[in-house]
Amino acid sequence: MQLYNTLTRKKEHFEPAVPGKVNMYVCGITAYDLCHIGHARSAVVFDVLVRYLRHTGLDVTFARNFTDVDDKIITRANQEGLTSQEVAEKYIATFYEDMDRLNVLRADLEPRATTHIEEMIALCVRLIEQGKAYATPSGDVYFRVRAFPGYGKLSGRDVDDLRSGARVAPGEEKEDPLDFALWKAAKPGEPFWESPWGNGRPGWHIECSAMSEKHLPLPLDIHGGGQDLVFPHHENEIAQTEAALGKDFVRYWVHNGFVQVNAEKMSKSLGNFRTIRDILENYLPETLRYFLLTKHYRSPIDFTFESMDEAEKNLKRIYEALGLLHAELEREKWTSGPLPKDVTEEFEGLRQAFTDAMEDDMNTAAALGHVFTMVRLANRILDNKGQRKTEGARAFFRAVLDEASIWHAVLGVFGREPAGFLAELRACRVARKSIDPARVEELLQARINARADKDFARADAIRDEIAALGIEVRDTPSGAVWDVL
RNA sequence: GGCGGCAUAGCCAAGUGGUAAGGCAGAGGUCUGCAAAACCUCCAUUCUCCGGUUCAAAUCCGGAUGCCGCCUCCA
Repeated sequence: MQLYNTLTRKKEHFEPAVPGKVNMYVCGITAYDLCHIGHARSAVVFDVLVRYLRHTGLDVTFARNFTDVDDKIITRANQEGLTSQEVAEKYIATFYEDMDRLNVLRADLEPRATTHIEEMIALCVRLIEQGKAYATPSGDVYFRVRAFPGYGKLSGRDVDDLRSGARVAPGEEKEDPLDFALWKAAKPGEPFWESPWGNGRPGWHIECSAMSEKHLPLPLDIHGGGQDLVFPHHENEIAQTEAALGKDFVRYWVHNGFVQVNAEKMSKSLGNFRTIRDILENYLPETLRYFLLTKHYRSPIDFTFESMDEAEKNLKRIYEALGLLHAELEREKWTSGPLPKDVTEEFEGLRQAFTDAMEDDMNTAAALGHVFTMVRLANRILDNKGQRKTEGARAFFRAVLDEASIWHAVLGVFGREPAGFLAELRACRVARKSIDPARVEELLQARINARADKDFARADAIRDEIAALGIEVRDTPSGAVWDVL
């Protein structure tokens, strides 16, 4: 497949270093708060990448870390009267809950910073011995940016430009403003570990270097994360790792774009911060997951409730069609005869188009477009009284459902049992719009009675009454059904 | 100030040289007691603007305008 590599700034043909095997590391969360929809996007994007690579037959080893020691965690711990480890545990647990709901697979390896202190210290020692890092009298260890000639290659920055803007905070003992912390001396009340430089704790960037080196063969095939991690986090990871090991750290750098809210960056100061749980109060998890896949992973995506409503309608359309296909396949008698050749050819073309879209830098938006075209094709055959009962149609319906199982395997959506999903969706909308289902059922029964009496004027009046509640009624061969508009 | 990205129909959104996917909304039709769903048809001669390269550009180059991100913790 083609993958955009941040390092080279272009799409490249992705080929794992060892044929058939992929090792991949994605920066996970710092466990100090509930996950927001930006975390959801990153998780879903890389989940789809893992799923797709596996779908193509590759043996993927996927690592996603947890940062469980950090300034923000410590701050939070002090606020909540917990230890930093308790804070981390608490939010790692909420991360799992949210990700499970979003159908994000667990990583194969989920290393935590605090269980790799030794490895991080060893990496610092190695860098100091090589003259690439230095300890200060107060017990901090800094990476000597000037000692790494490639610094800035990932983010396209020039060290001299950076220098002009960098500042040394009061109290820091850096040789150079650009130098960054590998190890921080413990301040009173902070969690700490013993080290050659006294009690302290690791800097942020060092954990990813130490943990990926410990658990995966380097260079990594893929290292991913949000676009904001390009600088300084990933730039620093490259510097530490390549300076220490003298070999390339990562072959393909992959970064997902941001989630914006009303076309602005999501931030606590703007007050437009949305957690996954906030959204899932009102929408099904699959709606959020689907929404996140409607735009190419590298572009910013703008979160709005209008877009979520649209995503919900789209999802409903697909599941309605899948439900009809399942129902149709219950038919016992089929007539002989194939489907017209142009139908089978179009179907094959769409299957291929879906794959092509995924192959092209994981273009889920384009892939979903082909899903809709295929669903329309299936609905067309279902609507054709002459064709729907043929053996050709039967094979075609089965093939479409097989294809749907690929959508599920790769995209992680459209995999639910349709009737169950649609019932849940309706319940979700009923709750969101504060509708009283008993009242609807009552009116619906009255209308059924009126229709049985052929009193259509009364039936229509009742339907208007139901419509006033925001409910639409649908008369189907198997009876009247209702749904929230 | 430095680096980077984006501007496609009413809305969302694919499309990186060959003559504009898909969805929502809208119009007409089939079906229906009437509707709804589904299906069929229509809905951007045109891709922010101005130049240029080319037989050919939404796609490449230059410029302008607007928006966004990173440069500090951040997915």
